[in-house]
Amino acid sequence: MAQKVTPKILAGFMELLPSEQLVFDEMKALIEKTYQSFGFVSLDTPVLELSDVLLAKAGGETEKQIYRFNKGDNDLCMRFDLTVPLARYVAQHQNDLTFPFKRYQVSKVYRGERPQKGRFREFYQADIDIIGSEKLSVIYDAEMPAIMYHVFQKLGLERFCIKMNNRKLMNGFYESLNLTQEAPEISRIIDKMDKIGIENVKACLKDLNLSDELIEKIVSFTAINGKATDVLAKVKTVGIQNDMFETGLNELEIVANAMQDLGVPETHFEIDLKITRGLDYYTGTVYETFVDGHQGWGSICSGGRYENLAGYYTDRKLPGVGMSIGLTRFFDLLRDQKMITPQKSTAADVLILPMDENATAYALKLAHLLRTNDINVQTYASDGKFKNKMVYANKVGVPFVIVLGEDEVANKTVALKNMQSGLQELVAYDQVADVLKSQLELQMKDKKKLIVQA
RNA sequence: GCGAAUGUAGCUCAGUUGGUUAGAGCGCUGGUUUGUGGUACCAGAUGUCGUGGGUUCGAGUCCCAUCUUUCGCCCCA
Repeated sequence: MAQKVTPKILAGFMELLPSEQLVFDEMKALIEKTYQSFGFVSLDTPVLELSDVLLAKAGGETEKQIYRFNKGDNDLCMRFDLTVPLARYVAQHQNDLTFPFKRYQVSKVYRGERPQKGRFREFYQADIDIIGSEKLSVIYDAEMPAIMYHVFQKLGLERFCIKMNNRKLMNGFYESLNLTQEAPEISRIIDKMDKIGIENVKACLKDLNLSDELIEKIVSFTAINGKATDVLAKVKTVGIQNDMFETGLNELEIVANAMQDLGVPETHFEIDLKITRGLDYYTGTVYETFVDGHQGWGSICSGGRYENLAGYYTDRKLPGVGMSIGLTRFFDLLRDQKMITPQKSTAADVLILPMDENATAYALKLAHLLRTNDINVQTYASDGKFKNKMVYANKVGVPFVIVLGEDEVANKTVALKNMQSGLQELVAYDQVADVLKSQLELQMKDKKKLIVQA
């Protein structure tokens, strides 16, 4: 016997079973639908880009993680995020696009890093961005988190919080302390507060040769967080005289107010002066989203405002604001916590079980009829004991089964069985579609949300 | 890139100080009489104990190497 090859996939790649895939697809569809409800259109850029293009700006950590290779004379890269391809796209097609340009993209990206829990080498990002020409209203900075709020609402996630901050505010703050140079390093340390604790943060700051007085100022200022109105009031009393600081503060206030107008309750967003985001291209508002009780997950949805998206490709100034859900990680964590429950492994609403060969033609015609009525139908074509067909129906979790035997064929009826209740009724052939539709609608009504949070 | 663990049936794991035919639960297959599943009962299949080498009369159990996967750090979704 020939040696068999072990069937397996690479580490850091996620592959789902049918029941899970159905949930994932539903989640993805719901996200896209919500994005569309704000007028965004989808974009589908290539997985591969020329290295020159993709790495125009790269450097540091990201570059190390990029899948890069040669094919013929081409030096190629697999995209590691969706923002750089967006920049390329907007720069390339700037004359054909209408600004503000609103696009979303739910696609896979690739990073060759060490796989760990929640860290994949291939994963979905669900990005949404608005790009303006020369200028872009700060109102859009409020629209972004509002969209995300509605996304999570629709998914059924109830307890979460979108935390935001403003880089201008922070840079202004550091500028007022004459710490412009050290600001990025300080931010990185402050960001670790929850993880390593206040004493370690102070120790790290001390290593930067900061005076105790400065450290105290920084730590107490960045400790400000909570309800937007409270934070804004507090920040105003700190009394910092700096133009950039004022601008940032003003932006934060506009965004916080607009978010409420957009239907985001104050319970679901906060201002947190510790948030800065690692990526250096953010220049204004920044966001991170946390699920209550699961801070360890990190941010499941982040983003921010960038003043110049495509500076490496064009002289035209293209400011934008965007957010992104790490869909693969989010899904993986939800599944891990049993916050999503795969139910069925078929897309069919109804499974038709012909008793024997004599019912096959009748079954196929019925299936066709139902499909023309927008019902997903599967017919079971194999022979075998009838019981096994029922077992199959049960395993795939199909909500309805239609049994077709000698009697049904003769009388032009069907036996329609609700698999959940176990009840079965005899329905005339002509009425099956209507009856089934109304029953499916009933089931839709008391369908639970995708995500159930304990 | 640095550090630490793991590896026994499809899955989750047990396997006593090395001792003969390697186990459990779940899952899977079949059955409990012929047009009805989910519960119950009965029966059954499945492993070169990650791979290679070594110690030993004898290794799933000890040693070495290697691969795999996982977990920290870094960075991030």
